[in-house]
Amino acid sequence: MLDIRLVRENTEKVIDALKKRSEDTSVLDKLLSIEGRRRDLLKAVEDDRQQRNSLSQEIGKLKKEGGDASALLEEAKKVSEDSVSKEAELRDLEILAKNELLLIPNIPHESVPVGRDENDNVEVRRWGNIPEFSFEPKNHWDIGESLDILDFDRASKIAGARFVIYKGGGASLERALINFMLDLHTKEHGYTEVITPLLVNREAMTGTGQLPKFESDLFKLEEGDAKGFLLIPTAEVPVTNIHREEILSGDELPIYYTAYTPCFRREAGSYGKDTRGLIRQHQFNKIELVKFVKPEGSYDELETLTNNAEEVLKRIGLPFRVISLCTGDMGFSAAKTYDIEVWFPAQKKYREISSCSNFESFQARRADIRFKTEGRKGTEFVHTLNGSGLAVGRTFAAILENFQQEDGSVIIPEVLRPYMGIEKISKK
RNA sequence: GGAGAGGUGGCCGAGUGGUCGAAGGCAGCCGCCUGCUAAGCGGUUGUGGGGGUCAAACUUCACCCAGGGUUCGAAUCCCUGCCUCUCCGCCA
Repeated sequence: MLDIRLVRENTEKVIDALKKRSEDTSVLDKLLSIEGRRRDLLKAVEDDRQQRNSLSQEIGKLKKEGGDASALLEEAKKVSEDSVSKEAELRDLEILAKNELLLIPNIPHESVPVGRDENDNVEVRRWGNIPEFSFEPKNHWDIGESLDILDFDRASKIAGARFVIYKGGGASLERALINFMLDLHTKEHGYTEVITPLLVNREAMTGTGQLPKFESDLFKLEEGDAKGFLLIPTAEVPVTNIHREEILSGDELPIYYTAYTPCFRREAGSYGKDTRGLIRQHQFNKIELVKFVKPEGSYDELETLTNNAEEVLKRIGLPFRVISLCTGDMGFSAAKTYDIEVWFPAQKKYREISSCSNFESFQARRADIRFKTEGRKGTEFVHTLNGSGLAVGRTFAAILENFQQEDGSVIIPEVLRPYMGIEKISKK
């Protein structure tokens, strides 16, 4: 959510931002007209209230002294009654203004490349050598099925399309990845591990920006007692909301959290895409990194957060590149986003494995997360950042493809061996 | 699932219709005093919005879990919801 004052006083900047995102600017006209009326009415209502308050005070005083207050009572009643409709209208306008404001995306940072879609994203750096194979590299789902460590068919019997069963060495590898990533982030990168609810309420989803605009991406529970719960599409939601409606003290910051959670996504509208394999599942595991920081250093924090995510790939030994998303391709709440893309040999291209963003105060304003600096009056909104560190399923897939051998086996990357106790997954 | 209790400022806690943004205590801050420590004394300390100002001062409105209602006036009365706690039952 943007600051309504910014929208009011710096409208051009907001229009510019919307245009860069290829978004319709008409929402803004609507918002501003509502906001204008809201402010006029606020003044009127407050004047009424002031008058009423002072009359009431006199009535109180008079009654205490045993005087006759009936004339004042009459007057006060009139003021009150006259104000009723204004108060109601004001309430409506406040809700309307808030609703409109919630639909406006964040303003991109000045360093973000301007562009229409993913073709205008800018590659920032690459790491690692793309592996060469003396044979035609296979897709990870073929590898996984032939090693009997992934089972898509039976999963679809249990749940449906876009679900998977990890089995044997597959389950072990998935678990190893989770533990390796968590250990790296907690022991070396300074994050505190949290385990959070996977079902959350609407307020939490609104706080991070999934609602109200992206309801169709989410799984919801709608029956009986469960009514109102939504399944998290990312740990960003519960973790960022840990400090919702809190005023942190300045010296608590920065706060770094990491969390392992399953994530649930409807993937409505992506029917043709990635129908096979682990890339696009309704349920997948992810390690998330979340930061709460002071505004001054938040872009440095984005760099280190991104580096922290890259480090996972470096240690495993998977080639990747980092791209800076352009204005048209960035998510709704983000001010700047780096995507990390890992190499998939069978598809011969880089695919997203992490997305690291600075939301500046956009989420903090929605979720009301502030901090107070000792000796300074008032409070400020924190800046929130998050990124995947990493998507576990996609990392799993990348390992199968990049470390596959001609005989169909898969070499386990060295850093994962202590977690698994084996060096290789082979056919039985 | 059954029975009860309760949600007030950073914390504890008083307040049941009227100068209450809220007593008192603790903690914090400023000052005084005390040759250290501790104690003592005086003052001060919430958040958000509007107006105002270069900025401040100042001013006004709202906020005692949330949302409605009654009333000239609500922390205080009524309704609904949410949450917490205790006991019993059930349960990984």
